Amino acid sequence: MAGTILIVEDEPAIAELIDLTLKRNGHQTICAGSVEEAIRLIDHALPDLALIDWMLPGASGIELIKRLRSNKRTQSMPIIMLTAKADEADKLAGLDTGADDYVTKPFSPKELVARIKAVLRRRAPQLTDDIVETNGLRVDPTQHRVSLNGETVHMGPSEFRLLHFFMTHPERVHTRTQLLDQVWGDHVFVEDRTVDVHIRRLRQTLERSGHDDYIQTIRGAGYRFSKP
Amino acid sequence: MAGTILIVEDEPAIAELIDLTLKRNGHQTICAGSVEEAIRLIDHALPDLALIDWMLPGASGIELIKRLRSNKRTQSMPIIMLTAKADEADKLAGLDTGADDYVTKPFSPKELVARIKAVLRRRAPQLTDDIVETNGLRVDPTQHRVSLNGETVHMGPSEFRLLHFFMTHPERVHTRTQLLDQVWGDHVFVEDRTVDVHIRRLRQTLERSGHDDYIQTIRGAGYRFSKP
DNA sequence: TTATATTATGACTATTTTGTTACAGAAGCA
DNA sequence: TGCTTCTGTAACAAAATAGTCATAATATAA
Repeated sequence: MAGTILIVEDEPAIAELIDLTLKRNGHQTICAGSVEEAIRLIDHALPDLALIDWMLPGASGIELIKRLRSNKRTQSMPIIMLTAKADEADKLAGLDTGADDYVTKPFSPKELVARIKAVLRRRAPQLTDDIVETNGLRVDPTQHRVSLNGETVHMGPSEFRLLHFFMTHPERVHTRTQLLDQVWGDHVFVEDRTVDVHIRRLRQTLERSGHDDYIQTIRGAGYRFSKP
Repeated sequence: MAGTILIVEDEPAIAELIDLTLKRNGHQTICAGSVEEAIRLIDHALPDLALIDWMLPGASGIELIKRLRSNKRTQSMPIIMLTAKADEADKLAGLDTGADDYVTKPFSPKELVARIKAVLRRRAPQLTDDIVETNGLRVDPTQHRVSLNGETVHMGPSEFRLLHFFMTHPERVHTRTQLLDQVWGDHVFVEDRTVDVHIRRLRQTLERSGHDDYIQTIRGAGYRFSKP
């Protein structure tokens, strides 16, 4: 399980506990002690998920979530709320505001990790380490390895990410711009047409086993990964 | 859910809030600070929906709506009023004038989005991503795929949009000009007769499953999608 | 039924979109 | 550093699609 996680928590002890837990589970972490710091960090680099404490000095966690949700760049960032209150009303308010899940303090590291995993699986399946397989075409994110009917093939990092994204989001059209955002990442400025070239390279690699026609051109719209 | 939305609001803070909210929901936006600017923008490119503030400097929002409703090109544009007053009388006046719905300030982004969605679903269903199916003929905008009794068929982008429009607006006659406006887009300069050709191509594609006679010629008027 | 208006159809060309290749610079690696 | 691999871009080729026209077919009204 990869992914950079932003921890927004003002109590250092708790922040550190979470930090250690996540690092042990293979995540990168960034820590912020306040909403302002969080915003600054996010502005600098978009994390793959944010863990936000409900009670924060100054603007509350809810405020932060609202703010993130109203900005295009951060609108789809997976968010988990941390709350000391087991109160149903608060929980609902949090989910209503746009959090993907919440964790009630005190929580076990195990629970936290499980919830993060669940949210990532739902919101950003390409960030999980799950092996994806479709009809002999197999992608193993952990080993960074692709195999066609058992035979390992090599491809460049971009092609790998592209294929992985396709396989974790099959059966729907992705415009070139969407692909750039999702696969190349936030903040990158490359030509739309570059996607075509990587599609070409990916197809070329998949040709050997005939999987190349899983990657379909939808004229005027983009590309789709789907059974031929 | 796609669609371009025009925001007519003189207070920059509110305008920006709305702008962000809509963008995060996948809409394109155009902003106008006054009625005059709004008219200019609309003249340039017809939005799919207009959000109009009740209180505007100079001519009021109501004036703008009246004006839009009395112009053939803009008369069917979905309109949502923004009003600070929860006053029933004003609300009724707004609806009476021709707004499709109204939102009272202060409003939550969630509410705004929900109302926009509702209005679009009612007034411009082809802008939603809902799957449409009629008797084995199925159009899935997300997948960008058409199937006849389960079997995927191919068609060009124009035919796809045409079919999608027909299926989201069945049982009524559309003139060639209306089809050009709705399917090809506002401001395009093509012959009316071009529609015939695309109708022909679409019918040809649907022939295989006999769905072609869902597309009916109404002599002297236009075309209609309806059960044979 | 005939004349007329309207639509259907097929063919053709222009335009748009995508595929493919080559290449130069960047980045990683030993 | 020198080598290899990878990337993005540009240029050209190929393919798909769009729009128009000419002509045939069809419906409608007189």
